[in-house]
Amino acid sequence: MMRWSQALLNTLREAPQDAEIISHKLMIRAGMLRKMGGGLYTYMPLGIRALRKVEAIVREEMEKAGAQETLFPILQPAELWKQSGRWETMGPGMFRLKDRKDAWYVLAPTAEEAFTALAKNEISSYRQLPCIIYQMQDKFRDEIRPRFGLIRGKEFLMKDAYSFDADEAGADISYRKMYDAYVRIFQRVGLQATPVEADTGDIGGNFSHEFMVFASSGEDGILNCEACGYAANQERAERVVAASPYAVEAGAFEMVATPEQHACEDVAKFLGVPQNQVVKSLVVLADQKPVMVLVPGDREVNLLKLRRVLGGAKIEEADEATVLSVAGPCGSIGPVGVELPVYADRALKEAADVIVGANKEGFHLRHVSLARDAKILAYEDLVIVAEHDACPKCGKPLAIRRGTEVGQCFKLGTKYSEAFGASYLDETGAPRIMTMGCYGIGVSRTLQAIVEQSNDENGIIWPAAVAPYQVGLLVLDPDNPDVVAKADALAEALEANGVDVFIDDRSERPGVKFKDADLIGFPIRVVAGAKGFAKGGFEVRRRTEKDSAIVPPEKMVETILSLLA
RNA sequence: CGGAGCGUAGCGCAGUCUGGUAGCGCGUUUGGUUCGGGACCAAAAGGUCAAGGGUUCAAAUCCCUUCGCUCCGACCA
Repeated sequence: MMRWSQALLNTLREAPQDAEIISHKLMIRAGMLRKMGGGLYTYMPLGIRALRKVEAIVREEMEKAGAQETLFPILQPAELWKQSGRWETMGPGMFRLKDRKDAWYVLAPTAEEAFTALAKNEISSYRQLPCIIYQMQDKFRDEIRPRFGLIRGKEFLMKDAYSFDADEAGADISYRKMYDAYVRIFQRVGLQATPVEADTGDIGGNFSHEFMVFASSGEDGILNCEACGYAANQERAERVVAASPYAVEAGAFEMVATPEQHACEDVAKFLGVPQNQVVKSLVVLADQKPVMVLVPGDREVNLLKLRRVLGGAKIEEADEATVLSVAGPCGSIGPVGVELPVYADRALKEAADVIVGANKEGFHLRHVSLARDAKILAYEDLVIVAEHDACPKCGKPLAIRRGTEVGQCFKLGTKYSEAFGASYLDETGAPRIMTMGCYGIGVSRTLQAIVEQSNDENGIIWPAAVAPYQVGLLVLDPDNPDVVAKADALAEALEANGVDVFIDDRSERPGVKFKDADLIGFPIRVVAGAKGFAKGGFEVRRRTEKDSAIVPPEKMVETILSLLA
């Protein structure tokens, strides 16, 4: 129970100018968050209560899934990160600092290294597997652009779990357990989160789901098929290629002058053909070696897909010298007559009568048949999937939606366990490397995502499970001893039944209290006022409803409990 | 990292072009009238005008530097 007259709580009529999205504005206006600096926020008493409730649900589901809680240092020795190689590969996104002896440390942005190093020391027998451990801890990332309050901060609360299994089959079971726990967690906190297939990114590994919350303010693109439910991150999404728009044969190719025309769009316009008639050729470095990629001129290359096709090779943009060595000094490269491996998008299979760069400044080749005139190593899915492309599962058109990632599951394989020598002895006494998985939930981000998804023009609408207080009790006549006595008695009774009550006992006019209660978003509003008591009791209203019901005092506990159930 | 914009009271802003005693609304304090969807009247507190340097008789205002914040971009022959 808390009384507003004693609470550190200031609501704002206007949102600070730097708040862009609705959830950020509301969290500030409702007095839950205050900004300390870019990407750094202070939780006010109301805000931390809501965060703790989300945390509690995450913990409960982790424990139910058999995961055990631990807590690692945030400040970690650089050696740990050098061992996995991420001291180098993490780049400037990781905070690094030195102690007085000039030894380097990092502020952990994630914790695969720390958990794997621990598992190496603590787990030595197959009898100890499987093992899932987790922690609830602040993480630090030097974001390029912190944004949207808790959505993308430099410091944020994350639940990170790591599974250790004897083999791939065991890892699959652990993955499934965590995946199922995530579904329950997001359900319980009142968030609609959709699991989508995702790329595994820098963290490594080979299989992954992201839990996305659809929101117009989302920073990620998700391709979604309404017909069959397929959903995938834009980086990962695949498509099926419908009937080829290309001719199947062509006469001999010829060189055509295209002065000053470099971009596919310009070349197509210049020659008066559709943009997809021009083939986009791109040279990149895969593990330092040049490779050419071909896609239709109206599409963009998905380098992550290329990476997968090339077995996980490190893909980099080609430097100028490499491009020169392929095509000489020119602005129109193409696959005809080059000596390097060429990969083409599936849409280009059998494509003929297309236009490609001539490897000669100011010229392109037309009437090219890729099969006849170029040496294509393989046709693979290599483009970034766009809206209206065909769903890989059912062929219906895909829609693109914005989303925010609140959780992710990865199968890590043995990437970290090998680096750290995390092995165990199997039944026969033979040493074997553990198979890992890792599972993260952005807890603070989840909190704000809930607000982003659940609000109206008057303020936040907290799901009861995570509301800072479940009941806002407005005492409209704080000078009337009878009203105050009834309100106090109700608050006591509710608290005794496990309901969190926030009493607005300020000497404010009723309108102010109504506005503030809506803004803060108590799931249930109870009004204690002389007017209501004259009609027979308290006035009870759900945040989502318009009208209140009069409920006599002796029925109140029962009524509230049933509303919360 | 590149581009743009902003920094004046706790919050939202005006004043800057054209240099001359620091302003408004909300919030806060006090008194009064009010009292069921952000009341009204009166009085008051609250500012190194982001910081440093320069020009000037005089700088929030002009010039230089630094810092902070926000937005946009990160893209291909």
